[in-house]
Amino acid sequence: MVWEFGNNVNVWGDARSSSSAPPVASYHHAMMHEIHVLLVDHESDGLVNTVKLLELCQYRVTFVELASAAISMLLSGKTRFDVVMANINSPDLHGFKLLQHAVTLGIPVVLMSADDNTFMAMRALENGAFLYIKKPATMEMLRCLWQHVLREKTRMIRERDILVGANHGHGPRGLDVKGVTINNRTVENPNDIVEGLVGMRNKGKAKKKYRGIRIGVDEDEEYDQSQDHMMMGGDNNVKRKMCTEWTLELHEKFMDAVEELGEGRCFPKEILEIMNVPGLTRMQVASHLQKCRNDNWRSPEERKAFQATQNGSPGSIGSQPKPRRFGSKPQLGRGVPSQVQQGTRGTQRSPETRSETGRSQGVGVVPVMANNANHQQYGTPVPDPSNAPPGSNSSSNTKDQSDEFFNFPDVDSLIQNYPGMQQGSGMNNPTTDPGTYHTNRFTRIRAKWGEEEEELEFRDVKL
DNA sequence: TCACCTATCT
DNA sequence: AAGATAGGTG
Repeated sequence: MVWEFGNNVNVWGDARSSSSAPPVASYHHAMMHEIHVLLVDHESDGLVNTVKLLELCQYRVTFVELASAAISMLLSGKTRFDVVMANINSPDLHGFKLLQHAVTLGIPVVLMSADDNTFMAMRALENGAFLYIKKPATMEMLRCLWQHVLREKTRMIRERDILVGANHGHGPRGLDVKGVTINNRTVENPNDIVEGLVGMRNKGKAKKKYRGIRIGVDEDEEYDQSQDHMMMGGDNNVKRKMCTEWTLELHEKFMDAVEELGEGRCFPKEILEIMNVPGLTRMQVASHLQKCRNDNWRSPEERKAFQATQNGSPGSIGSQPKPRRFGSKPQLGRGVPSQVQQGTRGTQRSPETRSETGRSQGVGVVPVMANNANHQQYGTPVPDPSNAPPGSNSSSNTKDQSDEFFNFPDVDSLIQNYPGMQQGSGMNNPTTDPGTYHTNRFTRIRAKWGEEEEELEFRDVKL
């Protein structure tokens, strides 16, 4: 049996409806209400009273009778708890097991018992409880429960910082809880445990990297955000920049993946898979891929060295985006260790391993207008059929191979002669721009034939 | 809906 | 300036 208390209480309600409510008090209430207490007790003695006191303190309370039930709730990860208050003498004898799980999850635990057992208290503290009390809990104790929650979280953050080390030069940032900076130190998501290569400042989206602390929590959304929410007192005026530092090491991993995939098959998702770096996201890989393709990325070491020598702005590095083919490889350019050269790696990933889920397009298909390089959005294609991902074989799209396509009079002259024909980009609006325009995956021709409009798609065209 | 891409933002 | 994000596209 699980009882929920205070779930639907809108702590802002009164304060907001009556304009006279002081904001400071409102914040206090909000802060308290964000703290979710898991109360575990099989003895009904004084239980109601404890619940009432907790509610008086504006905490959100969930109550279960047995420690085993509490463990299940914690491990399910469906609900976030900020603190556990448990009777150590649970009939299922799982009191210490509960303590263990809560500690692993980084949740502060108050253990209680009907009697004042010093030995038990010592064992509890040795096993990570922050308090052992004789029931019933007093108002004084409950009132300062939030401090223990906050302290525990701060401690976790400190440990995280030690793990991570320096903060990548982004400068110190304090945690602003409604204007209160805690300890004047960098506070970010306490669960932002960074593994290995990635120096992360996270947003609520990162996943696997939290496993060390968040056991049994599968998805991050609800959990992370609410956790943050509590820490921030529900305030979103805390500005945290989330950045992944692309260390040389990480970049090398990236480039290894790029090499493995080969020209025309470098897609963020694939690269991410091959890199296999916990916590790294596809978007981050995509962003880095863009930088590298444009030759706009330099390793931290190189940047530092440059700043040291040039004493100031490095000027313009890299190059402007230029036409390239879909899935193109970034350069193995400056600042990038070139021990990995093209073709030297044995493991070539089969094109068939590429995920086709939800992608019906001829990915990797070279956009081609025959003999007319100006019409190629992605530059000179690599006419290597073995490089072509699935779906790009010439028989994969019977529609495009229709008579209509092959009997089309003279595509080139059509383009050149049609007054509205112009080189466009993928951003052009295909519904309003007559002429040629180029999308990510293929080149289209849109022309007006009198009042009629025809659109042809050219796919799977080999040079 | 997902993934890719470019442009833009911070 | 690096890296995140927005928005268009298939």
